[in-house]
Amino acid sequence: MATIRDVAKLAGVGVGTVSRVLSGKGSVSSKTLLKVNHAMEVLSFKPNIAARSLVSKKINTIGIWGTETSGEINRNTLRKIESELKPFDVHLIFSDGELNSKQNPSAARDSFDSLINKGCDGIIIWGSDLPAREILQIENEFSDITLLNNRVELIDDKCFYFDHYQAGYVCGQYLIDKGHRDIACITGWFKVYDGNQRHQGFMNAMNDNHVDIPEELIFEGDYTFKKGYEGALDLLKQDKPFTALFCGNDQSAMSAIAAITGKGLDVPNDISVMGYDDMNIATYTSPPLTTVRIPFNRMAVAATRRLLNGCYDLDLKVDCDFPVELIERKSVINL
Amino acid sequence: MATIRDVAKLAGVGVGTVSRVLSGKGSVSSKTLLKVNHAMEVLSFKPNIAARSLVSKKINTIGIWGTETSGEINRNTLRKIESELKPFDVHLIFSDGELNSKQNPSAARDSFDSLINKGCDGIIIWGSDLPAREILQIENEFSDITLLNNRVELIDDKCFYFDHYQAGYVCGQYLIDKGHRDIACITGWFKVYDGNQRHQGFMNAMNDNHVDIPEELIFEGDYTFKKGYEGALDLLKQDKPFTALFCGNDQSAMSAIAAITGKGLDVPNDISVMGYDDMNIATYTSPPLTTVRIPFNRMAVAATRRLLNGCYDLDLKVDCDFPVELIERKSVINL
DNA sequence: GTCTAAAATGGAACCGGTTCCAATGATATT
DNA sequence: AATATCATTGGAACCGGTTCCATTTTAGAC
Repeated sequence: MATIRDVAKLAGVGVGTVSRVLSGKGSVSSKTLLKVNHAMEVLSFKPNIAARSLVSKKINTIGIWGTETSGEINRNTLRKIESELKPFDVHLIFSDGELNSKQNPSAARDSFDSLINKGCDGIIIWGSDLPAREILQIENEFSDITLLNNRVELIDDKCFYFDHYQAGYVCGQYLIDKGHRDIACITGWFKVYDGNQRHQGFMNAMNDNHVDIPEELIFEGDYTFKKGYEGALDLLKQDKPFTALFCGNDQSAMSAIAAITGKGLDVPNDISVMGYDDMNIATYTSPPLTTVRIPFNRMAVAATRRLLNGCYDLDLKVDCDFPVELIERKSVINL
Repeated sequence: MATIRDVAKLAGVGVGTVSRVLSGKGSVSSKTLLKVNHAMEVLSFKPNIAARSLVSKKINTIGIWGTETSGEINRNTLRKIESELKPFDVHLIFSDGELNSKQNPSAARDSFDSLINKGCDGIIIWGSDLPAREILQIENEFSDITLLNNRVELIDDKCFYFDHYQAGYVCGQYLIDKGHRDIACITGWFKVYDGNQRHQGFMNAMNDNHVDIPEELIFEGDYTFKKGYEGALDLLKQDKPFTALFCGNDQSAMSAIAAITGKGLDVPNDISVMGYDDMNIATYTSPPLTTVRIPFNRMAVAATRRLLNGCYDLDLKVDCDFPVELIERKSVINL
């Protein structure tokens, strides 16, 4: 591998000049520019990233951490984040919480520390798997973080979250507007910020419309296919008929539909089912899923830009408008 | 940030000694060890990755490239790869082909080069988006690569692929064993190694059993929900009734089922549908999907270990046994 | 107590960039 | 022609680790 000194020698200039050509900063005469570029070409010179990082104290890499880095929606969002980073030649590394964080908080912290040890310039923390206390501590000793889909007071400017309360409310109101009064739900994960919020929003919509949901018709899920399936079976076993089912996400809605159909009932004619997320597949389920679209991509872009601004002293525009959008398909009928 | 010299000074030793403690190589007396560890603790010393890389010529990062880094199955596999890397403190960076490679081959190559420029120690190329010629050239000037789910002669030892031909054959034979003779298919992407292979395997099973599939009942898909849906509608429009439908992957199978159901037909009673991949959701569709499980995780582990061995001079065991497994659920009936 | 081999240690040199300053050269001004 | 100003340039010093070698210390053998 050719070094900057090899280039300098071949071009008959000093290393400083080569460095100036490389960075485009400082002035270089057009004659020298030509010589240097030619020498770089001949030697097929590639600057050594490590040497550069050693001086600049930047490794041009940001990390992303959190259980929510799985699943289809999230994968799309990761891609979006990558494309935001690409113009600045910044790369993304993952450290995936999901495998361990739910069961094992110290492993979660370990996988987080592996990002810090790697020396990432900044970290996006996705979701609410780390307790606020710990996040604040991290923010303290390692300031360049942003939170995605989580909210921690005191560092609100670094948090990019969606109003899941309102979205939950919209879902509840929608089912009621459609004439449903006997309603069940398979919730998300209560321990998690957004699961909690959306359930509260939904329940408040019920309250405001004087609709009462009996305890037995609330099944605590965890967003997985498995729990959606089991949840639906459980709800059907209760002695409380219902005409609509609100699910914490599309995955559980889809598997709930499978369970309901498996029992010989029809969706939506016997039971309407509403999802939450709007995955790609939601258009192609049977029936196509009525759901709510969360602007994860917009949120992710905002979080990423905020982080880039912080890490690399940039001034990118950060758009913080995250509208809810209800997507009507065929899984909910008018009673 | 404390440096190794700060630690040395505080501990009253030379920098060489601190380095020896850090690496665990070379001999250090237990007394000195204690002093140094204490000093590192006090200063909360963290070695600078860039400085280390500058000397070692390793950045402890490997890249992964390819359109197939999307989707659910693949996300699981990525996770598996990460967990293989973690013990060696190696990180994974992505450069995602999908956004551009299908339409725009030069952008594909660009995103690949961004991995090389980053200075990855090695690269996993997933899928067959780059032409063999280009892969060979890359292998030549940047030797540490492995191929996942693709095969290129001349570097067969670096290729980890599955026998999609045989798996396709198994699928075909299975439908025939179940008594089906009027069979349609929505294929995968022919341009891609595995899509091609599996279709040929399937067709040869047909041939060997003297079953003829008319041209009109072969729809060329591309693995997406969209094409699965459209494909099923297209096949139903033809004037050729069929009792079974073989799909190139689970995604198209799922959306094909939605399309068939939408037309008032029943799966599996009117038409049996067979998938390929065994995604998580396949258990929870209605009906649950009969499909074939591809041992992507095993393949990925093998490819990763092979790469680690090459990059870091390790000697990990590479297991190259990739068995097919047919998963019988409810979407195919005995005629 | 002496000698020898092995263990332990300090520190200079190095990895390959960037930065900064002093020196040189070119152009404009009077 | 002399001087001021500014563009251009070379190269030493530096970033923070690792490596290697010369030197010192220790342990073991007699």
